[in-house]
Amino acid sequence: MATEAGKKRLQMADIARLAGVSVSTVSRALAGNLAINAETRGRIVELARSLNYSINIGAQNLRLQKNQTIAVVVPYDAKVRQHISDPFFLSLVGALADALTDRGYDMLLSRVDADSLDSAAALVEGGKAIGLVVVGQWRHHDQLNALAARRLPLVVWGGQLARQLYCSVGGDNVMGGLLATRHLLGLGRRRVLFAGDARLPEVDLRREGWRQALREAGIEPDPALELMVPFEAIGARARFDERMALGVDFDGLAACSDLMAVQAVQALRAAGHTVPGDVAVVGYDDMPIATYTEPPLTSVHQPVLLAGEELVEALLAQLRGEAVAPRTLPVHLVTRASAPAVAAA
Amino acid sequence: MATEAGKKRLQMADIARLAGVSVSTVSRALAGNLAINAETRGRIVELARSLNYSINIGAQNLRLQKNQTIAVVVPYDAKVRQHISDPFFLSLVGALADALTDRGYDMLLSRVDADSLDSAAALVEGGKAIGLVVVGQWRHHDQLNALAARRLPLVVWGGQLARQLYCSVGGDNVMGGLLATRHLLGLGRRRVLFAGDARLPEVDLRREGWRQALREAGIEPDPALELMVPFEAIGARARFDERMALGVDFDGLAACSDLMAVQAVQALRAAGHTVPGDVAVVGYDDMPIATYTEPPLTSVHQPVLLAGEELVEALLAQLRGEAVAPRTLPVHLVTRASAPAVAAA
DNA sequence: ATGAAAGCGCTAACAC
DNA sequence: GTGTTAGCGCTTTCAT
Repeated sequence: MATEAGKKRLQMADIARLAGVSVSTVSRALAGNLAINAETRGRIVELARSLNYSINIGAQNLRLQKNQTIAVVVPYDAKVRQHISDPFFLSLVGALADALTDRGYDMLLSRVDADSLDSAAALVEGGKAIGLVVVGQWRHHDQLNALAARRLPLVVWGGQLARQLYCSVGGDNVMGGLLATRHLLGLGRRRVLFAGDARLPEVDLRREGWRQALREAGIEPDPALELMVPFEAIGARARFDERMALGVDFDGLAACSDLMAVQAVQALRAAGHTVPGDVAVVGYDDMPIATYTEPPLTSVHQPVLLAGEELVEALLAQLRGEAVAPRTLPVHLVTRASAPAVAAA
Repeated sequence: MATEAGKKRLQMADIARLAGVSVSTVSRALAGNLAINAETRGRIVELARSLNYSINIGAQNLRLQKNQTIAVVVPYDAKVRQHISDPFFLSLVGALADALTDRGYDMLLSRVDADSLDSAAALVEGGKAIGLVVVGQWRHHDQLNALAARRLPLVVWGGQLARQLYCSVGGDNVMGGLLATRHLLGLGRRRVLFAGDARLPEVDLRREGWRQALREAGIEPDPALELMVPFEAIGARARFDERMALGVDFDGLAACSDLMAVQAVQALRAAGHTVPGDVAVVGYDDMPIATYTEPPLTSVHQPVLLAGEELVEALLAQLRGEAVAPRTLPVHLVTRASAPAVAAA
């Protein structure tokens, strides 16, 4: 258990001395440089291995002007630690770890205060990382634009907006809202509540989908059916309870996350309503949890693994100097009991 | 969206030239060295800020022999990507990110192939990180000992074992198994199935708790009631289905994760049994999901946030040269409908 | 109060 | 083939 500092770390000079050669020879041997005599090379490599020597990456990077570290930034609202609890973002971080590791990059994970998002820039400008993946655009469109204006290699998970200087990768939010609402309308529901915080671009786009679906069905969207619900569970439940207290004048509900949908179900039941009988509910993200709830949730599936890959690819392309357009990933609806495939008889 | 390389990054020499002073003055000014004339200092700092200059951390670290990066390693089984999906480990990673950020450390997140765990050592030996947090000990006790033998600053999330050279921090697994089983016995259940892969140390310890509880109640543990169930969902469900097919000769079930418990519930119902009527079920971890399932799960709560803090503190203590003993964190039982507080009448 | 110079651990011309 | 030398961008004696 003890781990005192002990003798200082081995370096190339030590290996060189022990092998009776110069540092440059060691450097070359370790790099597999063919100019070095195979015998010498083998001896050096073997020596280094047996001594458990490993090259100092910091020094190597400095010399080579190279760096294989990507910073993944989770904006963090000082009040609500939402990023840390929402399963979707946690999975996305996992997917990013996979995608980066697969490609031989290191991932620096950091939480940054959303209000000083540009402190993330220091990670790149200070040379810790060569590029930035921001997990969620939240309400920071302008700050993200500012980052992009500083010409940082940057990708953001989120929706595509007007006047956007940065590269975004996100699910097809309009389509998601559309699919959810269309499905509810197909079930014969006519008054569909949209739940989510529309100040967030992704939510705003989903609401746009909700509106489109309603208009397709000849229904004019009713602002009274837009409910501002936060992503975080406690707040969401409270918001739903308030709304239910005003009367349940809707028969369908489209939520912006699965957690939110679950809170809605519980609030509805607490108010004496049935799901999907009185109100059919659709969630968002289609996390594993959607399978386990009662009733299981119909939900808009977002491709998390693909998202990780696409974010990384977009960033790497920028690093290669390519221009990268924002990208929207397909979503689809997964039907379960909370809003079944066919209306109950 | 384009982000071509453009002009190379600003460095101290540039600031020095622009300010008409030497690099050393800039270095001192930026470090807030009081030896520098307040006026000059202010001017330099201001210039640097306005030019968006930030110091090259790599070079600084090299010179200062300093490093503030901790590597968090998620062992990864090439076949089953369990780490990436299990909510408990994802939350733990989140908690670690918080704890490290709070203390001013950077977190390098990497997935490493479980079979070559010691490749993680390269992260420290190569100077990328100064210490290692391994998320889960899995079946790698010996490899972890080998890492510790290399005198790497190292902390592992997991149980405390015999002949353990590394520092571990973990939940009280014996107590967890004990509480779960005792609760089931208190409900009048007599045949309690233990579900989990006992090759994993944590699971093995929980099973020990299961045995203890049974013996307390004067019941001899029946090996036929130990079921080898993997953590990953699909495999778990299959394993439960197989077992149910052999007959449900038990009235209580203690699972090693909430996901596992949910799979058990579904398998039981598919086989025509009720929960908690025929079989009362207890989960493990008490993740948010436990609240949302039907029935909500009684579960052994593990303190995730505290876990993150303790892991980090243990590692930092090692880095300060202190000897650090393994640590076991308290767990407690949270009672919900899957194994209610009182037996149904 | 400021500058010159050496060096952190490594690599890559350029010599021989 | 291998050694010598000059940096990568920074900090810090040691002078002045």
